[in-house]
Amino acid sequence: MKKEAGNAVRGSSTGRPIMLLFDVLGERWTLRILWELKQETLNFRALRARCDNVSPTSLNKRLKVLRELNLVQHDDDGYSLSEAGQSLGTQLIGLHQWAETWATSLGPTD
Amino acid sequence: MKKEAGNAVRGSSTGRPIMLLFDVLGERWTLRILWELKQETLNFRALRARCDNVSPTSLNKRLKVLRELNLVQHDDDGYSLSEAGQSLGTQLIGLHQWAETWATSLGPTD
DNA sequence: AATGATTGCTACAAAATGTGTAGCAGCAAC
DNA sequence: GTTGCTGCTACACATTTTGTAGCAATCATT
Repeated sequence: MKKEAGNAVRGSSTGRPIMLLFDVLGERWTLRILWELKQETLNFRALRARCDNVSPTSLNKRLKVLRELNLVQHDDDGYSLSEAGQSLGTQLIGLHQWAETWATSLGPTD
Repeated sequence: MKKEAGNAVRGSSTGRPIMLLFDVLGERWTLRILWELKQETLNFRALRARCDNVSPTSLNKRLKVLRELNLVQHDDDGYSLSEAGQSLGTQLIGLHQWAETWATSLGPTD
């Protein structure tokens, strides 16, 4: 079944948007892909390289979902975040800041 | 290898906190578990029920990681978010709000 | 002390998902 | 027509996730 708002998702039959989001973000590489595309537009191979050479199979699967959800778009310049994708990307900044503070509080390991 | 700040993670050898976070959140059920525990303290079985009866195997694996990272703690009342876990939970509110707006903009499917 | 109920959790086999390498088809430039 | 780049697929292998069953520990009741 295609992932879209209102549909049941893995682990939730209510169709609540947050569950759809958790479903998508909970798949490997999705967060990373959004993160890298937030920095800049990249073509398939460049994006792969940025994502530690994720297998093209996985990358393509993720991109397909993200495009269906209109979070990512593909044009001549390569893959980039849509308007919605960018606003989600903004949320990731919060996660990034949180992670930095968190790491400090855990104490540096080096 | 144990997940902790400074260690290399799946798909990133830099040890950047955000990559560790993406690694953890990108595992199935992690976001959902944090979300449910953000609402209230729950024991193992109750948490399982909240997470659409995720398999105990998976739940336990996730809880183990989250406890190692000091995001979740376990006491007589059950599982709950640590202080750090709560501040991460706050970030999830942003995701929730984003998701609600997003769903509206996609247009209701019913 | 025996019973029963509830707890956190493990075992294990099957199913689903992810990986890594190779390479193909389309297109543009030369 | 050959070279070089693109997005992407094939496929076999590895890892992860799932679902069911049930066990050992703890506790309250008898």
